[in-house]
Amino acid sequence: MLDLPPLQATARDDAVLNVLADFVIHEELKPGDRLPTERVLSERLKVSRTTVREALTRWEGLGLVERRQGSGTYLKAAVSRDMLHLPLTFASGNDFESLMHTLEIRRGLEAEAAALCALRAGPAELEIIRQKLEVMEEAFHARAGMSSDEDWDFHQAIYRVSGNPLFEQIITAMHELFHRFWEHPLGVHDFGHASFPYHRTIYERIAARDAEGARAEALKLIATVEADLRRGDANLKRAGYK
Amino acid sequence: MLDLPPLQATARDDAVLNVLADFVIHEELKPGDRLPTERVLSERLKVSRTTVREALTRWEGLGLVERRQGSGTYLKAAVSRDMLHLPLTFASGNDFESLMHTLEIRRGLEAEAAALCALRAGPAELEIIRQKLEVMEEAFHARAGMSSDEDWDFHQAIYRVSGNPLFEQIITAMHELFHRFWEHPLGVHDFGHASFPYHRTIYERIAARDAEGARAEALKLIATVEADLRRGDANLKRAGYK
DNA sequence: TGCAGAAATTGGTCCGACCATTGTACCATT
DNA sequence: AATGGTACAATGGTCGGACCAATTTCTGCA
Repeated sequence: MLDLPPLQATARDDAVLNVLADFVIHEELKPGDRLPTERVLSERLKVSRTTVREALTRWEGLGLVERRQGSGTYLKAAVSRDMLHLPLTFASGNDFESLMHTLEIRRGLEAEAAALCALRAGPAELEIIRQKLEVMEEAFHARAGMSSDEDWDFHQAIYRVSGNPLFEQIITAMHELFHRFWEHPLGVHDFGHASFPYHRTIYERIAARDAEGARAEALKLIATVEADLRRGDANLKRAGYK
Repeated sequence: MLDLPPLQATARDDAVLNVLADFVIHEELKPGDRLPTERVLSERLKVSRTTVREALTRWEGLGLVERRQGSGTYLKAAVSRDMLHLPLTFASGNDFESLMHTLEIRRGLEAEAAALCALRAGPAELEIIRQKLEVMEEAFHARAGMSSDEDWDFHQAIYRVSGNPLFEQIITAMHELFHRFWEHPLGVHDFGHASFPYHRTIYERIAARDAEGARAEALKLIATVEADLRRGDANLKRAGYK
């Protein structure tokens, strides 16, 4: 029994996107560049502007492109010929429970990224991480508290060095999605204070090529964040905000 | 400094989707149900059919809806008022390296899900997992090899019992995306044979409420899968297919 | 030279029409 | 009665042209 393809009769949208992807690659367009106007695309591809717009709407929904009225359509992410799309949509992210759920996902990914990092980091990569760590520690002592930006830089360095781009993509996407919460989640301003020492222990385990040790330290770090959040949530509830 | 919303002057698309979401919720439409035709929506909402179509194209891109020409538009997933969209798109998933990358993501998530499962599984949930395990083991002995379906059922049960719906959503989405590979990846037909015993050990750790033990066993399981894949890839390369 | 207003450009919306596919009711053949 | 074909209506897909709204660019005056 051969698995015959669905054979969609009309698939102009996809055709348009394929041609457009080829164009972007051929022209070596990078994020931020402007791509041809809808009217030009319509004329060149011999399809109606409606069809072009439907196709661009798809790309816009995937975050590949940004449309600015009166200005043009701009590339927002790198485009390649073999792109896989994984649209995730989940319900109600405005409550404490959802925040915990995303944190659990992050814990799994963070631990794995740290472990892989310990296996794959070369001297140069290790140096980058160490630098980010020191910048973060300096900021911590200067302000007597965790700094989100420097903290985030440190973690991103780990994702990058892990050798698997998916970690950075997924966690960054989640981070942006919950930006409002991660800023001052639940009103806890010294948020992440308890997590401070584990940044250095993670680095040390990575430097020692100890994958399981790095994984364990990463788990401890997220555990402290989780504890902080639970404390903040409890405070809110006690204050009668819920 | 208040973070004022972008406030796009023209955002009829979103407005349409909000109203449509309310409609779906109010009418209690479930996946598989058919929703009003584009022409009806256009008339009821007092917007052009073009706008309705752009809105539905967005939902289609998110996998919330499926459009069948000549038939209608059908709901494909649950819709709620507070939906968060996390569209991920990554390049080139047709090679061995990408398969490894997704497997690393899965390892992190699988381990975390198993650990949470050990903490949260009640007697009823534990019984469900045990049942899936036995079905899988039976299928294994009957066919003298791993069965993808029963194996998948077992893992899905763990995701569900973890109490965090994100695990099932993310891993299922990845599973569907890489369907062709997970079936007979790289032509290895006794794929996953080595992973068999770890299913039971994972269950035992969960039953014993041993979160870290469950995490460790899950890591071992994925490690065997990874080893199998590496072996298959090496075979392919030796055979000159690459 | 500098700047305000006009004009062109571009994405957003609307309308009406027609095409392609699907589902259904009806009819003829067996 | 069952089967298969056919016409018709419903529905999503595409088209062309028009106008609106935001932005950019050009122009001419001070």
